This record gives sequence, C-alpha cells and structure tokens, in this order.
Amino acid sequence: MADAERDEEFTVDVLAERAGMTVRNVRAYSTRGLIDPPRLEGRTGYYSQKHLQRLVLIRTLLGRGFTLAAIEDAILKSPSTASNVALDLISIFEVEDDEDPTELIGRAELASISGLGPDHELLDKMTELGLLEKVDEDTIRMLEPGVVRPGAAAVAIGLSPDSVVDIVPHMREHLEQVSDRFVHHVTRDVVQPFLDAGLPQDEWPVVFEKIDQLIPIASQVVVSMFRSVLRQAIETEIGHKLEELAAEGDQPTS
DNA sequence: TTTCTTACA
DNA sequence: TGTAAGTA
Repeated sequence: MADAERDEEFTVDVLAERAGMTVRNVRAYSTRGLIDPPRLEGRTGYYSQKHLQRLVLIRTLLGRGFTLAAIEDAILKSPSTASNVALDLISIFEVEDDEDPTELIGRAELASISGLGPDHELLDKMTELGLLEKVDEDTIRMLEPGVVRPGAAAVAIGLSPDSVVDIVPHMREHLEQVSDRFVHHVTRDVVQPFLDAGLPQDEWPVVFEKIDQLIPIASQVVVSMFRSVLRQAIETEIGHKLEELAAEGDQPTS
C-alpha cells in the first residue's frame, strides 16, 4: 500500500494499554498462540499494529460472548483469514442501520402533520432526542422518519407532545435491551457453532444469510407482540375506568 | 529497571 | 486472571 504505514512498534505494556487489557492477558493469549510472537531484541519483545488489531479483535469477540476456546479455535485453524472473517461478522451486527435513510421535510409540513404550530416546542424536543436536525430556517431533516412521522400523527390525534417525548426514549431504551439479548443468543446459537466447527471459510456466507433472515423475523415478533400487549393493556385500563364509573353510578358519594 | 517465564492461588 | 519469584 502507501508508504505512510504504521510501522511503529511498542512493548507489551503499551500494547496492553492500547488494546485495553492487562499485560497478564496479553501474555496469556500469546502463550495460547492467539497472537504472533513479537520481534525479539535481546529479551524484550516489540509488537506491531497487527498484534494490536488481533488483540482488539479478541477483546471484541470476548465481549460479544464468544468463549476464549472458540476464538482460539477459529484463529488457529484459519490463521490468515480468521481475523478478517471475524471482523466481517462483527460489522454485520454494527452496520445494520445503514438502511435507515434520513428524510428532509419542510418545517411547516411537519408541523401540519402534528396539527401544531411550526414553532411548537415539540420540534425542539424532538431535536434534543436526536430525531430531528435543523437544516435551515424552514427545512428539517428527519433522522428517523419512521419514528417522527407516526409521532406527529399521534399528536394530531390527541396524544400530548410531552407524552411523545416521554415515550420515545423509553421505547428506545427497552428495545435496545431486547436487541442486546437477541444478539447474544444469535451469536451463541448461530455464530459460535460455526467457530466451534472450525470456521470453514466457504460456509461463512451461510451464517451471514441466517442472520439476515433472523433480523426481519425478530422485528416481526416485536411488532406483533407489542400490538398484542398494547391492546390488552388498553382494554384493562379502560375496563378499570368503566368499572369506576359504574361504581360511582351505583353508590354516589361514600 | 524492565521484560519474560514459571508457578501458584 | 492476579501475583510473586528468579532471570536475563
């Protein structure tokens, strides 16, 4: 490649620090053969960017729930490509939000959807929530049109702006938990078996495909389940209100 | 002093 | 995975 290569080298303590782990663990992984031996100068070893990248990879995989044994197995069986393949795998989980296009909309138009004035505080609050971005005086970029539009519509129907502002972050927080759990199980049930099996390079597209299939399925479940639970909650709540009204009707004052 | 190995908890 | 001892 270019000539501006990162050819700097560093000792274990620096390596460990940059990799975000202890020297002890660097040596442990080294002993297991998870990283190549360093360039030796007398008794001290000098490590390069490749060593660092490998350690970061290991740390990331461990953080995702892979066992050290599985990582070891994968790396040892496919020394030259394991790193790249694993990185590809990681990117699948982390770069799945690129199909979330932003959308420009006139300030007046967005306001009309919600039935509010163009200067209503709701727009400011949505901006604070990271849902909107001011482009210029009367143009707004919706970072998440799929959230903003329905939110505005809900306000038009009668939900208060404050409620929307309260619900959105709440939903996001809990859905993130659901997602984390989902990812955990996918890595354990779908991905790890492939690592355990020895990482046949030809088979990795199969794993990617499985994950691609699981994402819409999981999304489907979330929508269906939420719809069901929401309906039930509303019926229960309204049922209580009706009972209260009925009780008051039978025995006024008490 | 620091790096590394080995051994033990 | 942390710590300690003995080296180079």
